[in-house]
Amino acid sequence: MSAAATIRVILADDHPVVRAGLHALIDAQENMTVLAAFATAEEVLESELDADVIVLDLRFGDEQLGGAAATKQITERGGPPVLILTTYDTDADIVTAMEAGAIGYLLKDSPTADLAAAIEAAAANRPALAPSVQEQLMRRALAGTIALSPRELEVLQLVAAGRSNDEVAGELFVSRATVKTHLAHIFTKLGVDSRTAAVAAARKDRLIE
Amino acid sequence: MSAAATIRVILADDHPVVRAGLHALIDAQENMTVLAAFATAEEVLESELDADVIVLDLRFGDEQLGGAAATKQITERGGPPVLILTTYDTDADIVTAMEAGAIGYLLKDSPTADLAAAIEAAAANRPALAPSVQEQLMRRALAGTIALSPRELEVLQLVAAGRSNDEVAGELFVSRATVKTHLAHIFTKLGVDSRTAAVAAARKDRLIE
DNA sequence: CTGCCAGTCATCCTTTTGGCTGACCCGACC
DNA sequence: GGTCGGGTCAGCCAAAAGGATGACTGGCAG
Repeated sequence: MSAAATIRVILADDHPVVRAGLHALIDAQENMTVLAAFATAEEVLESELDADVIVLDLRFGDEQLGGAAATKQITERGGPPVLILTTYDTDADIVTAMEAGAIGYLLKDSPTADLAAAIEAAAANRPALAPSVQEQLMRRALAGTIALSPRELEVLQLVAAGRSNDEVAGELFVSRATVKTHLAHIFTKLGVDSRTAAVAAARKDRLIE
Repeated sequence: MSAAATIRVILADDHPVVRAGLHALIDAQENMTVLAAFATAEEVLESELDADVIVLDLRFGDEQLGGAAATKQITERGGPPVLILTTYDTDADIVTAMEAGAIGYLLKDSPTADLAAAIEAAAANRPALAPSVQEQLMRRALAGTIALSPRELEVLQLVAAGRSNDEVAGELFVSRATVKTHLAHIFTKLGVDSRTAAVAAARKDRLIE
């Protein structure tokens, strides 16, 4: 692979401070250059620039196209590898980013060196995960997959939003019996015995929020 | 006020990306210069530099001196005005920053112009609050202080941690009847009718977490 | 002094939740 | 074809939570 060539980067982040910081840090690298720095994911999709890697925030303002959705479109149209750079390391975020086809997942509090290394790796189509994210994936893989099923996660998120069993049932178009069954499974999986405890545990384990 | 003079800034943020971004943005301003950019609040306290304004993150890594504590020490020893720059706009964060004596409170997703204006204002010892923070203070002041009593907050935090009424009663050394009374008051104040909904509402209104 | 409010506690009653058990459908996997 | 797991549903019972009401204390403002 062309290790000596200059890596052309497109980045998008809705925080001006972060955008400027990334721009400055990448410019400071010998072998990298910033083609463009956008404030929204849409602009990345619209741009016809040919980059080696796209660095994308996961969460833009409400009503805005999310980083995951943008990643999906980029990879589907055969675009360059996408490196997600975000503040949060929740399970849900990581999973959605991975499912969307991101090659890497980095946290904004990463040291400069890690950032540069991750961009380099992503540009070469090699996975680049933040240490804490790797740790979390390991925990999930080793510690017997404390993962909830998609449906259970859906239920738990509504419960966390304060909905009652009946309300959850209505919103998911199932009977209250089903909701209770899901919750019972969630309880055993998380080792708790009440909805509030389940929400607290899931939040602690970064399964939701 | 010396409007024409160059404003000397010290900044501290544990995120390398944000640090670089602030540095770049401030350097781009005609009338500002960065004296130093630190990764911890301690370094700011130890530095003997004479700045016109200190831009400080509120939350540094665990085990680290927080921005609020640092602000308190700086103002107590008659240091320059402190402008807090952070990601979170929770009630608790804003209040602690204000109590510590910060002259301004800005969010990291502020546009560049707001950031520059805030630094200028803070350097001149004028308050500089982010629009969303102002809004929140207004809401609190006008909308009749939706604040819970200290005891109620204590109860709600335990509930949010997944405790049952009995467990809360045990941990607070009161009867379960008292816990239920507190919860009933919390429910009416927040306009909800279940513990999970109360937790969700409180989190949304930034009363807890 | 009086009233108000936070905090404490109790009792009674209704609703919600959680535990248990059993069942059906369907798609994936062996 | 059999099995297994996810998702769906039901009924029953016990426990927890929630609603309503009333009452006592101590501090603090008017």
